[in-house]
Amino acid sequence: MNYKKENSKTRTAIMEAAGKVFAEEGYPKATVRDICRQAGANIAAINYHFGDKKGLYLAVLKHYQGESFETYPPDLGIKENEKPDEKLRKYIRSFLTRIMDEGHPAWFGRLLAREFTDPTWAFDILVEETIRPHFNMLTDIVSAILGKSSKDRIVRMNAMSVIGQCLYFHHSHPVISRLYPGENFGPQQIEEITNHITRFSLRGLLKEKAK
Amino acid sequence: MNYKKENSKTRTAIMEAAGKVFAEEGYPKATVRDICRQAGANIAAINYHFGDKKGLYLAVLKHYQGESFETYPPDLGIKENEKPDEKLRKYIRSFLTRIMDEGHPAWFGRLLAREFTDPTWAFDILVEETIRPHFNMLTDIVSAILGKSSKDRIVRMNAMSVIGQCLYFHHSHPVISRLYPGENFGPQQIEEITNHITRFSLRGLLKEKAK
Amino acid sequence: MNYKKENSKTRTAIMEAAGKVFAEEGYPKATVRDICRQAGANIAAINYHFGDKKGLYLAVLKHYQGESFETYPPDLGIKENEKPDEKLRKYIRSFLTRIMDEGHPAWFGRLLAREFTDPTWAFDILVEETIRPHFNMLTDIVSAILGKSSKDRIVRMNAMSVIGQCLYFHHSHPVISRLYPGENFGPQQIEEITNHITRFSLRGLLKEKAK
Amino acid sequence: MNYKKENSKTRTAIMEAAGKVFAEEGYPKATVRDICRQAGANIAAINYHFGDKKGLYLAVLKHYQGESFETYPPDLGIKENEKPDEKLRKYIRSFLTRIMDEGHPAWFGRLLAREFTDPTWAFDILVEETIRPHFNMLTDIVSAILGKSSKDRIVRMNAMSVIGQCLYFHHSHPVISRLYPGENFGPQQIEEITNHITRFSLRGLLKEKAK
DNA sequence: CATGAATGAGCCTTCATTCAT
DNA sequence: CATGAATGAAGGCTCATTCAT
Repeated sequence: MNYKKENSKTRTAIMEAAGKVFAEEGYPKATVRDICRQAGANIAAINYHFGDKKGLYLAVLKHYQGESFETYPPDLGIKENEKPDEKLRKYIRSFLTRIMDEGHPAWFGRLLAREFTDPTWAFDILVEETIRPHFNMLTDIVSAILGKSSKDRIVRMNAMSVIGQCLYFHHSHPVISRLYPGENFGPQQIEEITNHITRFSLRGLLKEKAK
Repeated sequence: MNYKKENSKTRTAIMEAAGKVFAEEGYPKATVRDICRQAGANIAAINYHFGDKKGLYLAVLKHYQGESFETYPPDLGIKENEKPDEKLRKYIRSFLTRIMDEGHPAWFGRLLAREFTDPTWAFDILVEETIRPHFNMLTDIVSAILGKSSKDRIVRMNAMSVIGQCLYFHHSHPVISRLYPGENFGPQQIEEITNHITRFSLRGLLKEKAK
Repeated sequence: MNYKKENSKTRTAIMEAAGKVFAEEGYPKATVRDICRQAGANIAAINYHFGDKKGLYLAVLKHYQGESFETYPPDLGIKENEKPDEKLRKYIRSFLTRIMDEGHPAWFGRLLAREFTDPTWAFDILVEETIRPHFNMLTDIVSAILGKSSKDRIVRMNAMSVIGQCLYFHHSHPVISRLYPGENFGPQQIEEITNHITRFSLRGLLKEKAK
Repeated sequence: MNYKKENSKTRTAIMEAAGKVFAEEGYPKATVRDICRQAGANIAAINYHFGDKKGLYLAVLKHYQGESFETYPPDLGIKENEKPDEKLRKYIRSFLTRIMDEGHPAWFGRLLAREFTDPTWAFDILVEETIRPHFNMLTDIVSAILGKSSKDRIVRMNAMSVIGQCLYFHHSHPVISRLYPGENFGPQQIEEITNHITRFSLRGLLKEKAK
């Protein structure tokens, strides 16, 4: 199923619109009509370029997966001989940026977050091609800090504690804006949140090691 | 528009079925047909008893909100003069149980978790009537541990770090089962996870206090 | 999949319209929109009463299969102790009437004829429930005339020669009306055609026997 | 609207593919996309070479009509001074071969057979240019056997009895394979079927004459 | 209280066709 | 001659909702 060249104006417009709509509405609620309207394209274009709604979703995933990876590399600035502590900080910052940044293609984070609570048929692909490599990178860092094998169950749980915090600062957006109308953990606060999570986690991890 | 006839067998059956379906599928994906079929009721009964799908969702929320509160009180076993550390442990266990327990009415936790990433029009109600009191209770505990005012920004962030971990161990279910097919952080491991999160968080919190 | 009671006005109207349209256009070309319009019903009614287009086709088949059987019994007037020759004549008349009669539910014949050249998924059902019993009845008659077992290959071929003629006088309608504009082998000529086919076939059969 | 560029590779490929697809699926169900894909051609090529789907069908008909005539001449081997009986046998064999043979361009027979039960707008053309000459040839033979004018109504009916048998052995393929799974009146049995129909028909015809 | 029946809006998809290059 | 791109119409289906009894 090789759906045509990729140098079409309509095709690009559809993918961009689709990305936003999928992230905002979720795959099931998103409608191809809406996407095409926003892209200024005819409905049938979706069949021509992507086969069907599924194909479009897949194309969006594949494309922005890569782009997201390039824009926010999980090892951004991480040097091989760097201290694990600093590695962790950089990882967290990269992760937070990826999921909280606005603009293009930041909605990829939202889309991914949604797949966690409401997995679609595409979830397996996401796990293999995006989530697994990122998670492995984190477990390696945690493994170095704890001084235990990255296959150790305890390493996984600590890694999850780190990721859980990061994701929550994204997820909690709607609830925070209601609980504390003045407060704002928006994209601008990324640096602050990075510091908090890093400190919070390093203590938990180090102590665990010491135990 | 006051649908108060609460002494109907059909009504009860519908609410029970609706709870399960809404939690499993989410509000948008859930269909009234499915709910009625599972409840053994006629479709029109929803109109009669609840007005429409929205009314049904609201009724389910209002009803099980209270029931969930009773079944999993956030202060379960917490005594006034207990140490903050122990309070935190109990809070975490209660929280985890509420969102990971199976059976009735545990799906309320799942429903709530879903509203975090995919808020519907009912989210405001949930925030005010369920989330806020729970969150306040946690900030009080954290406030005591850190020795800072519960209105302090730093307290909020630490509280979020705690909740974030809890929620993630629930959300990550689908991804964990794919990343590590043998592994299982399911409902049965609640005690183990409680211990992990409590230890991890206490260290972070204590050190923060010491700083 | 028990689709509701059968005492609905709309349901009846749809089935009647569907029968005509399916026979005229064939299953693939027939549209549910067209059927509903002719029946004065809403499109969604088809989902309510029959599930989908397939279910409707099946319902039409099942219903009119029986009705056709009752209106045109293949053994109409055939008595047990009658001569095979006379049995054959009556069978042929019944067969011709069934597929050439106009009005309700004569289009069932057209529908059946269409399935021969363009079988749909429903063909297996038709073969088992309608075609096989009719064909068996004919092979029994032919078997008696030829004095051979009804399982004999030669019996089958002769039976097919009889049926082939009958069906063709129906199929050839469009071609006849073009080749010989004045001519007409329409429903009114059923008796004449019955006589022709019966005589033509009896000779072929008897001689075969004598051989 | 005269599309005469017949010296194109694409054009030839499309016509060949179209023939197969039209015969297999029928005109309405066949899609130009499918045809073009099988021909390895671009969709727009159909517009260029044939105007539209209708024009393509027409072109296919016109072209293979002639080719079919050459490959399976209805008077194959028939000599002028031959006995009518032998003429009939040869005609039947030729007819059967044309509609039951596999390979190229045998599907023209299938296409023709389909037009009988499901005439399209092209049926008039087929009647005039293909069916009429064939049918006239048969009525001449029958006329000779019966010793009556070929304009006689009785001649026509007998001719139809012959053709009806032939067509049915083709049409009945799907039903036979279901009624008698082991049995097979397929293309390989052409000779056997020829003999059967010829004998069966000659008896009917001769007796008719004698009457 | 409850139900069978009916409805209109909207969904995804597919088709033949045409445009611009 | 040929092609990639785009289009409008239509098809089957599903949904929440409402009516009449």
